[in-house]
Order: sequence, then C-alpha cells, then structure tokens
Amino acid sequence: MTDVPRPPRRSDTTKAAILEAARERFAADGYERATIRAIAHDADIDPSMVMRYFGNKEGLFAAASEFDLRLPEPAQLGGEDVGGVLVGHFLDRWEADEVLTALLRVGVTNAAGAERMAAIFREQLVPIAAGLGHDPAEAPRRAALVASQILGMAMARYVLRLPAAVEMDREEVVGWLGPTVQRYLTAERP
Amino acid sequence: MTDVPRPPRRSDTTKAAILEAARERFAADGYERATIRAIAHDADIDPSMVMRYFGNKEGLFAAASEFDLRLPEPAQLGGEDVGGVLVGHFLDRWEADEVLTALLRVGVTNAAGAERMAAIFREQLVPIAAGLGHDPAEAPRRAALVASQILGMAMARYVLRLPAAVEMDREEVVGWLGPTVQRYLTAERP
DNA sequence: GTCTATAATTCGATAGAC
DNA sequence: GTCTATCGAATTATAGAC
Repeated sequence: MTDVPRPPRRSDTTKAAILEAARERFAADGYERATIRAIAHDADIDPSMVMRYFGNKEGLFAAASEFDLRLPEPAQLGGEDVGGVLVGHFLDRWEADEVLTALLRVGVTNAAGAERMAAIFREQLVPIAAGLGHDPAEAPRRAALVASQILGMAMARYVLRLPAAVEMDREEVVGWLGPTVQRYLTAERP
Repeated sequence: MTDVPRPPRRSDTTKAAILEAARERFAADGYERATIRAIAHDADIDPSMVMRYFGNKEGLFAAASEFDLRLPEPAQLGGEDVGGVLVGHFLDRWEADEVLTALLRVGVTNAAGAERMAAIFREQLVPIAAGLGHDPAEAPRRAALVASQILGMAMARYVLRLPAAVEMDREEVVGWLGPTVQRYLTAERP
C-alpha cells in the first residue's frame, strides 16, 4: 500500500470533503472516538488542514452538524393525517444523510451536541405544535412528547439497531407511530 | 487539601464503592469520558485497584451495568391499564438508580453497551409482549415499539434534559405514554 | 489490600517549511 | 494550499514494592 499523491484541490472542495467525512465519523463513532486524524484520513487530507479550516474539534462539529429539519408549515399540515405525514417526513430526513444520527450520538456525551439538539427542537418542532394545537401554552410539552417518540424510534433503529426495529418497513413505522404523534399534537390533555 | 489516610477496607466493600462510582460516572459522562482515574478518585481508592478487581475497563462496565428490569409477570398485568402500569414501572426503575441512564449513554458509543441494552430488550421486554399480545410472532415488533417510546422519553428527560420533558410530572407522563404503550401491545396491527 | 512508578499509546493542537 | 515534525497532555494498563 503506497500513498498515491493527489493533485491540489480548491479550498471549498477540500472543506466539503472534510465535512462529509466528519458527519460519517461523528454518526458512526460519537464525539470522542471520531478523531480528527481519522476524519482527515477519510477525506484524504492532512490532519492539520482540519485545524486550519475549522479551528478546533468543536468548530468542526458545529460546522458538520448544521441542520434544517425542513418541516412543512403548520398551514400545510391541516389534513387529517398530520401524525403520519410528520413521521414519514422524519424518516425521510433521518435516512437522507447522517447529520441526525451524528447529532443523536454526539448529543449524548457532548454538551454542544445536546444544545444543538435542543435548539432544533425549540426552533423547528415547537412552532409546529403551536400551529396545530388548541392552547399555544401547551406547545412545548406536546412537542416534547412528539420528540420523545421520534427520537426513541431513531435510537432503536439507527443507533442501537435493535433487529425488530430495523426490520420494520417505512409503511409499518408510519402506521404505528403516526396515530401516536397525532394524539400528542391534537388530543385533549389526559 | 491534604490527603487524609483511610483505614483499609474489606474487599467487597471496596468493590461496591467502585461499582457505585462507576455507575455514576458512566451515567454522567458516557464510556470514553468516564475514566478509570476519575472513578477511582470518587471511590477513594487507587486506580490500580480497579484494574485488579475488574481486569480492564470493559470488565468494569460489564459489572457496573448488570441489570434486572424487574418487570411484573404478564399474568399480573392482566388489568385494563397495562400501558400505564408499565410506563409507571419504567419511570420508577429509571429514577431508582443510574444504571439505565448509564446503559443508554454508553450504548450509544460502545458496542458492549449496545449489546447489553439489546439483551435486556430481548430477554426482559419481549416476553412481556409475548404474554399479552394475540400473536406471539409479533412480540418482538411490539416490544420494539414499546422500547422506542420508553427509550425516547428517557433520552428527552434524563439524557438531553429537554426542559419541557423534564418539567412533566410522573402522572402526566403516565397519562400520555400509557395509552401509547397499551396500543402498541394490544391493538390490532394498523 | 494498597500504592508508586512507569511503559506504551493516542489525541488535540501548534510552528513552520515548501 | 499542503505537509512534516513535534509538543504536551491524558489515558489504559502493567510490574512490583510494601
């Protein structure tokens, strides 16, 4: 195995390669075990370049974990099956790239990761609950319930990989979780 | 701050002190950041004693994460509110000690932790679902659904500590999650 | 049963040549 | 824009004295 030289790249190309490798490593290994050295190796670049572009490891994670849930507007969610639509959207978003898995894995042991997770919840999910529920004051609580079910399925499916959770197909997950989310958002308080 | 000498202890006393400190550290910091040095310091013992008793870090975690959910027998769960009873039991179990939080935090980045989590699911939760549902073949899937909701609430409440999830009292959590768990265990397949 | 000393790695980060 | 070389700190783990 000899190292094959590689022609120089443009700055943004290198940067993008680093970010993609970082997302994969953070998603697979969590914050501590995703080393700058390993990420640089995956991106076929010297580790010092990572520092040059992102300052330090925290800066790299912050850049790699920028994220927009791209949830539909509450006004476009007026139909009957709000719960099913939301669950389906989350499944798509979770499987589109590895940012959400990275956030989940990192948020468990790293304060910055947990805060980013909380910010996404606060800024992107709570407004949905506020636009759908009867009492806006209850929105954070109902959003937290929705988050608990979505995060839990993500843990079982994409992090712990419990076989029974992995084997369910999309339709089945939506069929079971949709009514749950629907109830958390719209039902009367128990 | 001078180090005060401490009289020698019995072997099992030292061992118990190490295990308690280990559970706290694993629960608070996850596997990588919970160092043997820090655990030994908490237990007021030399780090080499930890190695002497548990061999290595993996062995320490294995010993510290032994766990029995102590779920009721399915026969004793025959009442109407199976879901609520189960959710309440999980909340109690989660707040009784830090083993479950440690398992959740460690399972995210450590293979042994994930496997232990999966084993608890397989050996302790699936039988409950098998004893309650109509079709035993569906038990793993229904148990996975229950696990997803329970794990998700634990993530939101005890790991990420989303304020809206932390502020809910026990009664409220049972009132919302109970019917969900009930449906996952007993409802017709959607 | 307890501790000292230290080996062997590994990691994040920096300085500077080309 | 890229890499070499290296520092300093921290970690797991071992060997052995008392």
